[in-house]
Amino acid sequence: MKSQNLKDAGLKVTLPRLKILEILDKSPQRHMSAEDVYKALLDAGEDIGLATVYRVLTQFEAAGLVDRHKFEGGQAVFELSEGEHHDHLLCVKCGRVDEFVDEMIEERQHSIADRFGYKITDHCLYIYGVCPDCRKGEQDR
Amino acid sequence: MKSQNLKDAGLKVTLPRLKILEILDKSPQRHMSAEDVYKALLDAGEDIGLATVYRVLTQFEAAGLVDRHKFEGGQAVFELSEGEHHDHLLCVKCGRVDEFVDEMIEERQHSIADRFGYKITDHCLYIYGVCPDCRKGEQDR
DNA sequence: CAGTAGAATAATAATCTTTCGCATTTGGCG
DNA sequence: CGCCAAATGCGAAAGATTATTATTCTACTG
Ligand SMILES: [Mn+2]
Ligand SMILES: [Mn+2]
Ligand SMILES: [Zn+2]
Ligand SMILES: [Zn+2]
Repeated sequence: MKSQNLKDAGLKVTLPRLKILEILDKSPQRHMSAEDVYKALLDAGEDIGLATVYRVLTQFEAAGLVDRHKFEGGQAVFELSEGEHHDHLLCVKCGRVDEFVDEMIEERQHSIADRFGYKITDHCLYIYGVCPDCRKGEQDR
Repeated sequence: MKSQNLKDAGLKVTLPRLKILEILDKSPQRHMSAEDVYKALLDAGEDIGLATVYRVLTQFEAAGLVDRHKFEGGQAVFELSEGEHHDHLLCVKCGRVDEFVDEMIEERQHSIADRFGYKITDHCLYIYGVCPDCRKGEQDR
């Protein structure tokens, strides 16, 4: 269970860490900001400070338990790491997030890096648009 | 010349706007943060406030004169718009930036958006890595 | 199961980037 | 030249995240 995940990651098992992991796992939204997690904790009656949420999420990221993304709009968002890399489609109207993997794009990125002589460490592709639901409620142009 | 660019964009021709446009055009670095622009103005002996730099850059962006990017590291960076969209390769060691366009990737993005039913408004692809110069000075593994 | 050293937390202050508010100045036009 | 809306300068404010430090908790030990 969760305490084992923490131990495996070399992290002490503390209440805040367990609760934050649980929020990330059980929340209907897969991508959450630190603030989102903090509010969810408050709703759950837990008394954990926002600074702790940030600290723990950063530790989780370093331990490979979560991934951090910087979508548009000030706040970073976090999601439980699934091991597999993926990219994101984001609705600019409602904030919906969809995930995808495209092997062709991944390959092309490597060939571009090769061409320029870079050794890739990371990459991110964000596609912004209007999701199908939000397109319904507007006069298409 | 530059004052015409401003007029064409529907912006009043003011000293700060002219100077900022000039910095963006003449600076050796194509991608500059607001702070970079501000410092360059100070070096050039101009007395223009940082708030004005931010305001002007935001107006330029709205007018289509510059593009704003959010690379890693807190600050947004700006570059003179060339009309053509392009993506970026970024060195995590020295901050070098390279630009590229890949039609295949652009196409795939559209087909992904279609598959999910999104209408694309924008997108960005950042490839982070170690540039050829920075790779020389380290034991490759 | 109590005792303890070291790690983690809470609360708050600090930092960093960007935006706001408002008094003052300036550019475009008659 | 002189007016007025628009633009600027400056300082304050906002929003997100990190740092500081005293206190509490976890993982051992005997
Ligand atoms: Mn995701
Ligand atoms: Mn560029
Ligand atoms: Zn939507
Ligand atoms: Zn480099």
